[in-house]
Amino acid sequence: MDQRIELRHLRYFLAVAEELHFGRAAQRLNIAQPALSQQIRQLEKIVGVELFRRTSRSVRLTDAGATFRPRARDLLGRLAADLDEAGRVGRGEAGRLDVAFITSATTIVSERLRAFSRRRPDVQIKLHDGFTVDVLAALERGTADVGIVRDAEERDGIDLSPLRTERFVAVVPAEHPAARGQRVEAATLAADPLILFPRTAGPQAFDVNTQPLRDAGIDVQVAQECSNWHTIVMFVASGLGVTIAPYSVTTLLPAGARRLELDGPPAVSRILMATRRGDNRPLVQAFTAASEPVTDRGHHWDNSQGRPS
Amino acid sequence: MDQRIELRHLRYFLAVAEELHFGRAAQRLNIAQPALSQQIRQLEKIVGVELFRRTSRSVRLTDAGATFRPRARDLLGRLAADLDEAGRVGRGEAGRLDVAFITSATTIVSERLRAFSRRRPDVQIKLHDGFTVDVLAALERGTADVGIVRDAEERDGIDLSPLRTERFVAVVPAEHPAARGQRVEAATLAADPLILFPRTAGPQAFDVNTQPLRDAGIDVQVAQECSNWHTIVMFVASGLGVTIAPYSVTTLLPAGARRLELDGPPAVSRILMATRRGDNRPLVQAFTAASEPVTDRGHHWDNSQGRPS
DNA sequence: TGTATCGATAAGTTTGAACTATGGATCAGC
DNA sequence: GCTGATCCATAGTTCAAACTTATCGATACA
Repeated sequence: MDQRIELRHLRYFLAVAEELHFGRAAQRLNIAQPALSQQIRQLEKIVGVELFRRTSRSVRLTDAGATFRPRARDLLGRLAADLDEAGRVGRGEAGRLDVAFITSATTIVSERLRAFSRRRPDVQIKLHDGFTVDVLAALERGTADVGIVRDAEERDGIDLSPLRTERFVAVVPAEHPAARGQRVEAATLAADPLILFPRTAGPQAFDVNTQPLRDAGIDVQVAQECSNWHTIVMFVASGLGVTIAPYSVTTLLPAGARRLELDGPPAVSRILMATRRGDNRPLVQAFTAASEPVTDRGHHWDNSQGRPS
Repeated sequence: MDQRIELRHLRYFLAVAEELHFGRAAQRLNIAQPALSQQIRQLEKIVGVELFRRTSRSVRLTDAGATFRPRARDLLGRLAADLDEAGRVGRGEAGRLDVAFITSATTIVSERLRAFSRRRPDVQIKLHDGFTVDVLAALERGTADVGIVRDAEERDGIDLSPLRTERFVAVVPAEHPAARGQRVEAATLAADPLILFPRTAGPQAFDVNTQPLRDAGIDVQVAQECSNWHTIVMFVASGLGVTIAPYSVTTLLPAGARRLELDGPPAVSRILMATRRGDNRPLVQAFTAASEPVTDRGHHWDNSQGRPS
C-alpha cells in the first residue's frame, strides 16, 4: 500500500549514501543488512525513482539520490535545531517576552532588563509602554506577558507583587516661595493649582498620589490634567502650578522646576509586577523571580543623583 | 529508553495543534484517541518539554509548542517538495545536464537546446564549448553528460550517434581568381596556402576535412595552423590562404572571404552526439532521444542565409 | 446532582521493522 | 575456468511498539 515516509528512511538513506555500502551502513546503524535494504527499497518506492544504482559489487548514487542527499541532510539538521529550540523555549531559555510598563518606571524596567537579558541572551524582549490601565489591559488581552504598574488595585485574573516603593516629593516652580528651602509641608501647597494625571487614568494610583495632600486636610482639586509625568513636570517648570510625584519621575527635572521633600506622614508609591493569574510559563516565572522587592530606593539617590544643573 | 523522533510525531503534533482537540485530531488521522495521546506524550518526552497544556476540558499550545508548530509545518512541506524534486530528477524532468560541444556546432546545439528546454523547463543546462578532443575528455572524466563532436573516431567507453551531416565547401579570399565563380574544383586550390586546424586537435576530423583535397590528388600541407574556425576564416579573408570547411562554419563570412561549392566526389562532415557508454540516465536519454539524424542541412541554407553584406 | 465531554490509563492485538538463513551475481586468485 | 570471497536481494520468522477497545477521573453544564 501507500507507505508513509518516516525519518528512519532519511537516516538510513544518508548512511548508505555516505558509506556506499549496505553492509557497512547497516553496521553503523546497528541493524542487519537486509533490514536496511528493505527500508531503502521502501523509500525508493515512496519517491518513485531509484536513489541508488547497485550491482552486486558496487553502490552508486543516482542523479535523484545525489539531489536528495543534501536535502535530507539539511532536513535532519533543521529538525534537530527546531527540537532544540522548542526545548529551550519550554525551559524558558529562549523565546519572546512581551513586557508592558508604565513610562514612569522606565528606570526600573531597564535595570531589570539588563540583568535579565544577560542571563537569557536568547530571549527576545518586546517592550510596550503606557499608563497603568493600558498595561493591565495588555496583560488581560494577552498582548503582554508581564506588566509593571504603579499603585494598581487588585483585580481578578491578575497577580500583583510589590517590586519596590518610592516616597512622594513635591515639585514646584523655581519662583515658588517654598522653592528657597529643601522641604515643604503639604498644607503650604493648598493654594497652588495642582497639576496631575486624570483620576480615570488610574484611580488607585491617583488616590495614593494625592494622599499627602489629603493628609494635610486639603480638598484635592486638579487644576490642570496631563496624561504623563513628563508633561506635568514641564508645566510645573512653566509656573502653571505644583505637583506631587513619585521620587523617580523627578530625577531629571527641567530648569525652572524644583524638587522638595514632603513633611508629614510618609506616603509611598508602590511599583508592582503584574502577571496573569496561573501563568506559570517558565519565561514569565524567570522574569518575575528576578524581582525582589526593594524598599524606597529613592533614598539612595538623594545625594548621588540630584536634579540637572 | 531514548526514543527517536519520527515524522509521525510531527504529523500527529500538527493535527492536534490545529484541532486543539485530541478526539477530533485522532479522527482526522484515522487512529484512535489513546494512540494519539501516547504519541504526543512520546514526542514531549523527546523534546523534553510540554507542547500542549491540557485540562480535561481544553487543549492549548504551550510557548514551546507554539514555537515548534510552524517549524514542523515547514519541515513537512520541505520534505514533500524535496521528495517531489528527487522524483522529477529521477524521471529526467528536472536536474542539471552538462553539455559539451564543439564551437563549430553552436548553431545545432542552440537549436536543440531551445527545443529541449521548452519541453523540460526545470532542467538546468550547463554549456561547455571546446574542441572535439576536449569534449570527449570532458565526457570521459564526467565533467560533461553529453557531447557534440565532429568526425570523431569510435573509442572505448563512448557511444557516438550521428546527428547530421554537412558538405564541405571551399573558402577563398575575395581576390582569389576562383572567387569570381560559384564553384571550384579542389585541384584548383593546389597552389594556395592551406589554413586549417592542427591535425593533433582531431586526427579523424582533420582527415575527413582534407579528403576533398586528397581526392583531387593534392598532397595536403597545412601552411598556417589555427585552432578554431573563426580565426581560420578571418585569415582567409586577410588573403593569407584558403581553407576547406564544413558548410555551417561559413554561414557568416567576414567581408573579404568567399564561399565556393566544391566540385568532385561529395565529402561530408558528420556531427555526432557522444555519451558515456551505459549512461542511461533519463536526462541523458531524453536529450539524445530528441536527436534524429538530419542529412546535409547545409543545402537548406544555401539561399536563405547568404554571407553578410 | 446527574449527564456529557474529554484526555489519561490499562490491557490486549496487530502491524511491520528487524532478525537469521540463504540465494545469486560479480570479482580475484590459483 | 574453477573456487572462494564479497555483497546485495530474498524468504521466513520474531518481537517491539503502535494501535485497538474498554474504562477511569476530572470538568463543565443543565
